[in-house]
Amino acid sequence: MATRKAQLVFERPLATVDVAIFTVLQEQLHVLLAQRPKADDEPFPGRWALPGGFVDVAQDRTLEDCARRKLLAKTGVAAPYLEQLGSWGGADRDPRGWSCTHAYFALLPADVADQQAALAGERVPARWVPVDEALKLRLAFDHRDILEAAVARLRGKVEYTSLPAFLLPEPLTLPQLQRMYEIVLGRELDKSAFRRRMLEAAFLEETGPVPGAGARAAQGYRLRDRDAPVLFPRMFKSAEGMER
Amino acid sequence: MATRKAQLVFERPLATVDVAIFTVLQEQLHVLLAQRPKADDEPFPGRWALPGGFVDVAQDRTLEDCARRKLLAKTGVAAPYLEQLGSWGGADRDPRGWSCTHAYFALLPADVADQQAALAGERVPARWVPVDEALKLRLAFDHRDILEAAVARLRGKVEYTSLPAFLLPEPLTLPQLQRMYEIVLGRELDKSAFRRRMLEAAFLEETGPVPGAGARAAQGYRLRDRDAPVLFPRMFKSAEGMER
DNA sequence: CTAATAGTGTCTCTTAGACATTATTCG
DNA sequence: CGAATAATGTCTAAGAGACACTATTAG
Repeated sequence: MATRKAQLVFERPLATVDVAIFTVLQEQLHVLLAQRPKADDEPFPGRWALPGGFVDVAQDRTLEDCARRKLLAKTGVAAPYLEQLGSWGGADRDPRGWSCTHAYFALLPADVADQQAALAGERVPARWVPVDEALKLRLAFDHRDILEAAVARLRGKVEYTSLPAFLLPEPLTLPQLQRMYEIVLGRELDKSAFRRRMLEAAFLEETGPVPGAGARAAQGYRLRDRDAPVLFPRMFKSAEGMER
Repeated sequence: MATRKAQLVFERPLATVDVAIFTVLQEQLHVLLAQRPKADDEPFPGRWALPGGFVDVAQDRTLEDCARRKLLAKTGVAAPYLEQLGSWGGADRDPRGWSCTHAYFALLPADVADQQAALAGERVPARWVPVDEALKLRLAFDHRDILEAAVARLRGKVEYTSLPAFLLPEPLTLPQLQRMYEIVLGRELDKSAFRRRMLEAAFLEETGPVPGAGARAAQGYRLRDRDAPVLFPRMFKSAEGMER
């Protein structure tokens, strides 16, 4: 198995990156989908898919660079929360041949998600779709599997991390943050226990009062670390058997 | 960005799979390393590396198939615990060009790890190395990063899953299992709390008594599910800020 | 003042850790 | 029997959920 030989002998699979980009709009978790081109020589023409595309060896230094490039192109957002989800590779997932995709997932605050509207109609049609709907669509490639994995990972991690904070613009308030948790988890949480947990985790810094929706203004907070979530020592309630 | 064009325009990166294979020998966590061939046209000749190699498009149906194939070749074990770790891709990690590796991690009981001795000397030299030592070596490629990530993932998950059960042959006993936890975590655990936790998680089935090392025989157990670990609702002790 | 939302206090119940105690087997 | 290991019981303290209560502001 000499390597020079290997380089010649082994056919190289196609390499792509796909990103599941989430945000919360109208009290619902949404994912960004892009429509595949309709040309006949394209795989899955006209179908909806996760935004993504080929790794550009000439342009991307690393896989993560590639993911950030695609994210910027689709959403106009430069530095959202981005984490690797996994890779899917096989002979059957792309009609053009053996391919590997490197899947990422990203979280965006709703306000910058709106900026995406400005980019809409530029090149490829893209739209925000509620995840329940998206999972019912016949997505291109194996993107349904990937989206399922992304949603499972998100829901799982929300049980014991501060991830939902990345779904909000700063300054954020605790009532807003609790709402994000509830939307992603699909169940209500106790206010007192929630606040205790967030404040004890000490990942928030007070800014000023924020005159939110209600009568009384809420305390505003900023994240101490915009790059990584905090991990809590326990899960909410009893969530045994859930995905992580 | 027509796709047919893309297939022609974009150079395809190299695609490999690497596996961090762990076992516990002599009360220490070990990882299997393989020595790179010494030919001059090879990258990192003679260096130690995680076992792995090129994806074989002709032979492997999926990435996981590829990982299992490499595992079987190196260890003779067909169905150990195997999970995807992540992918590392970039222009600089392999001197032969832009490459992506799909990293997996596997857990083996010590008894089957011994079978590996039988395979030793066959083709490529391979040996079990304590992880602390392995992390001090100058490994090939970016395998040090990958190994660090694998160890962090293992240590992190051991805090709240039944993963260490995959490091033991069946039937296993609770004292043995506790030892596995302690070795991976590097700290001692309380016996009573440990047993309560394991038994309440209900992932074990009683077999018969096992006349272990000590005076009194211990109850033997078998895993209800050999494919996936169980998740506990909390971490051991306070392990805030640890990797997951 | 009242309605609405933000934020706090207190009680209870679960449960993990600590550690003492009992059980079983070998020599 | 006693040494060694396996297994259980009990106490305590921390912490989460439940829920009632107080605080602040708009109209």
